[in-house]
Amino acid sequence: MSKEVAIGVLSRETGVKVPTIRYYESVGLMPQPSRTEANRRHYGPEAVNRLRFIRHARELGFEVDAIRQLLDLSDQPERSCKAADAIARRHLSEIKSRITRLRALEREVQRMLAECACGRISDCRVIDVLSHHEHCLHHGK
Amino acid sequence: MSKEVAIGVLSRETGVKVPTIRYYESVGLMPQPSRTEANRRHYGPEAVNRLRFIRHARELGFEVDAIRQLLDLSDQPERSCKAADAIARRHLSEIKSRITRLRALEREVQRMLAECACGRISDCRVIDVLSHHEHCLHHGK
DNA sequence: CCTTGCTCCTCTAGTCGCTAGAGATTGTAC
DNA sequence: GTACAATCTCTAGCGACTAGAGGAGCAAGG
Repeated sequence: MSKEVAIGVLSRETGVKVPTIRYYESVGLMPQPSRTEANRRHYGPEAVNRLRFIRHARELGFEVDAIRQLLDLSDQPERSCKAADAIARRHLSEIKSRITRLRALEREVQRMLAECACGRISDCRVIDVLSHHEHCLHHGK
Repeated sequence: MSKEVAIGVLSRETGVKVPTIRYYESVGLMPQPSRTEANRRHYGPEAVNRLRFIRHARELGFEVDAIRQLLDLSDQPERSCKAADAIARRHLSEIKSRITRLRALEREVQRMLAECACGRISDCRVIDVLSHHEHCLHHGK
């Protein structure tokens, strides 16, 4: 009667490949799901959102550890708010930094395309844009 | 009389580790530099910008192959403008997509922080934000 | 001149985040 | 009841580094 689904269905619904889902389970991003009699995983509806979140966060370049932290924030709503705050703040500044640099790159690629339309890219400055210090927020790591 | 520098100096000036510079050389992102009599690499000033560019681009999540393409754009200014245009266009839409999703994440983390300041994160919706389809630009890959 | 110590060299192996494949089992559809 | 698809576990590979071994070069002090 439950609307639990097999791993293949979850995969199709989220765009995350089956082996990747198993991998996420093995590194603790996804919880160990219940199993059928024949030892097959099946998942409740909340797994879909969790998995989509993981996928987007990965595409945006967050590492598994950071994602685990973000997930923990929503898993344990009543937990120490200070820890959550610190984690969130760290991620926020990282996010802002990325947006800034992506926008610089966006502007320059756009400029390149404009000049390209005029038939030349002879003064291409892609390198310049992202190499200059102004754009560097220097977040260590 | 030249102001060529050793790999260690280049490393310090760019924040890219020595082994990583050698790795970039091995995969063709950095050109093979000239060597001293004792077989040590040394680099001209243009290497600094190129390396900084590579570093930023990598931090922003572009893969080595994409970076190579972008670098080729500026390396061969007189080459087929059509190819350049196509490559640039592809990267531009990828860049835009990332900015959009990062902004969605930024908004939500910011909202979380605001609520956190009020002493609760009980309705934390980090997962919701990045799992919903609206934010998904579905760029295949 | 020689030793101390740093940088550099090459090479191999390990890490992270997947991804692909082998080989066995189960479940479903004709 | 047999074919075929989906699942299982396990191992191995890949991309992009990163760390370490083992050796050579060079500059500075005694």
